[in-house]
Amino acid sequence: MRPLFHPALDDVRPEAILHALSDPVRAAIFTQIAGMGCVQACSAFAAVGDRVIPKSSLSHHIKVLREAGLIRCERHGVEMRNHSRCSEVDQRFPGLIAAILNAYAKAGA
Amino acid sequence: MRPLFHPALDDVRPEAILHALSDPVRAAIFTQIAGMGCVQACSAFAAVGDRVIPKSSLSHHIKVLREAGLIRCERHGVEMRNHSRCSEVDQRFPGLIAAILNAYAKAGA
DNA sequence: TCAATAGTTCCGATATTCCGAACTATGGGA
DNA sequence: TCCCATAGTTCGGAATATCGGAACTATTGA
Repeated sequence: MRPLFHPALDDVRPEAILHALSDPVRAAIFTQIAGMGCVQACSAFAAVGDRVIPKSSLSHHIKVLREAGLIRCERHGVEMRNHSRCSEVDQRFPGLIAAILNAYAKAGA
Repeated sequence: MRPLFHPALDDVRPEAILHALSDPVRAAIFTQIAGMGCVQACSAFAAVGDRVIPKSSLSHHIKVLREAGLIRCERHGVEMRNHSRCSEVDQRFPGLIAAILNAYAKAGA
């Protein structure tokens, strides 16, 4: 299986990050990956709130987050493990992710 | 002419802000409205960088920014004046707009 | 009233998103 | 080794959103 594409930190674009997190479902997924601290398999997001997310849509959402540079995905056996790249991205765009996650938390995403 | 819709501060949604600013053209327009401090007519954005923006597209972009709660638009005579709502939005989502504009500035939007 | 300026609306072409169905990759038995 | 179950990806078509030219509306000044 070909390795998944992850942008280098210098290639991460603000518009990609904003686009990725402008979808409440993706924002919720990313909040969980970033906030839990621990690595999450995609199957952990089969539902967001009470909304069921089809596998194909979920796969697409994870891909958008990955290509935006927000998460890193590695296959471990049969499952994919998703790590946040928060600390990297925060170096390049200080405060950006925190402000976005705070905004969603306050608005009650 | 019917008055333009502006969301109340409490109705401003993070996803709308991120979506509005995930387009580099809109981000550039908003940077100019927010950063110049002074009010700008739409015609000030007939071009962004060296890219010409058609009037209809420009009108659409301004509408997206307005409906996201980022700007306030008022007709003054024959032209429309666009004010930023930065300070309001910053009360509701502290640091969000600053972090986004900093990110674009750093990436060289 | 007419012309000029500033924006808006309409609408067709293009691009994106969504999701079910089929497919691929990996690991664990028997 | 072969088969099955699990986890995720890809394909493809329907629904939706975006872009921009042309026509339209609103306002001011002559």
